[in-house]
Amino acid sequence: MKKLRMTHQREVILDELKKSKNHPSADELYDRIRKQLPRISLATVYRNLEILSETGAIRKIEISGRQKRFDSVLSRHNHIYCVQCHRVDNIDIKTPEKTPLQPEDSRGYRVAGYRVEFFGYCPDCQKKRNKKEKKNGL
Amino acid sequence: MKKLRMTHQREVILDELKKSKNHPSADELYDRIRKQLPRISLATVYRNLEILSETGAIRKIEISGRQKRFDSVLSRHNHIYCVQCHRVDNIDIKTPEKTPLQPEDSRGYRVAGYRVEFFGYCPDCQKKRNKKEKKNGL
DNA sequence: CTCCGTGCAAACGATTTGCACTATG
DNA sequence: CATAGTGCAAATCGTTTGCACGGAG
Repeated sequence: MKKLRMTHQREVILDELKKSKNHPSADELYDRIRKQLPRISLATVYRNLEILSETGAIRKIEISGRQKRFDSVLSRHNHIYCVQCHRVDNIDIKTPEKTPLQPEDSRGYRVAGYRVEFFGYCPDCQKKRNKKEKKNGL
Repeated sequence: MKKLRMTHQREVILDELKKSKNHPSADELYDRIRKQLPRISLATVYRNLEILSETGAIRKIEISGRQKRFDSVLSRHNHIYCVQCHRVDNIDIKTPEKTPLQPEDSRGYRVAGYRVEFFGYCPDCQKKRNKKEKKNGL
C-alpha cells in the first residue's frame, strides 16, 4: 500500500464535498472547486474522489442516474433522488442492517447487502411543476 | 401521441428480451439479436428499448452499474446484481408497496416510490472466487 | 531527491443523434 | 404514399488514461 500525500487540491476537494448538503457529481464539484483553484483539472477531481473513497474518507454512492455521486457522511443512511433533475439527498431513516433476503430467494447469489433508494420530486422541481400545470390550466 | 409500427426489428427485440432470463444490457441484446438480424444496428436496439419502455411494454431497470438494463417482467419485484460481473437477476420477495417514508423524513421531496436493490456475488463469480482463493492458499 | 500527484489532451465506453434511405399501415 | 423506423457514422456525455512536469515529504 502506497502512502498518500495531502496535496492542496485533495484538501480542497475533500473540504468542498464536506460542505455540500446534497451529493454532487464530479463535475458539479469541479465547478465549485474551480472558484478556489481555477487551474485544477477535472481529471484530478475524478482521481481524488476515487482515491478518497478507496481509503474510506468518503463514500461513492450507488444510485440511479448516469453520473457517479459522492458522500462525505460515512454513517449508515439512505438516499432519495429527484427523477427530474437527478439531485440526490440523504434520508436518515434506519433500515435493518441485515438483509431480509432468505437463502431460498437469493437465486444462488451470496448476498453481500442491500440498499433502499427512494425517488420522487425534489422541492425545486415541485415548484417548477406547479407553475407548468397552472400555465396549462390543469 | 404518434402511433407505433410493429417492425420486424421491434418484434425481434421484444421477443428476445422476453426470452432472457436475466436482464440484458442493450449491447448484450444486440449480440443475441444479430444472430437473427445480422444487419440490425445497435442504435435501433437502443431506440426500441427506449420506445418500448415509454409505452410500458417493457421496463427500464434502475440499478447500479454503468449500463442500462431492461426487464420484460412488469409485475412488482426486486433485483439483485453481481458486484463482480454486473449481471442482474430477479428477486421475487415482496416488499411493501407503500413507501415506509414519513413526511417529516422526506426532505421536502414528494416521494413517488422506492426500490430495494440487493447485491452480492452471482453463482458463476462465486465459483471463480473459490478457485482463486484455492490458488492463493487462503 | 524521490515519486506521488497534477494538468492537459487524447482515448474510452455507453448512448444519442443527423441524415438519407426503407418499408409499414 | 405519408411518415415512422432503419442503418450508418459522427457526435455527445461521463469518465479514464498516458505522459511530461511540479511539489510534498
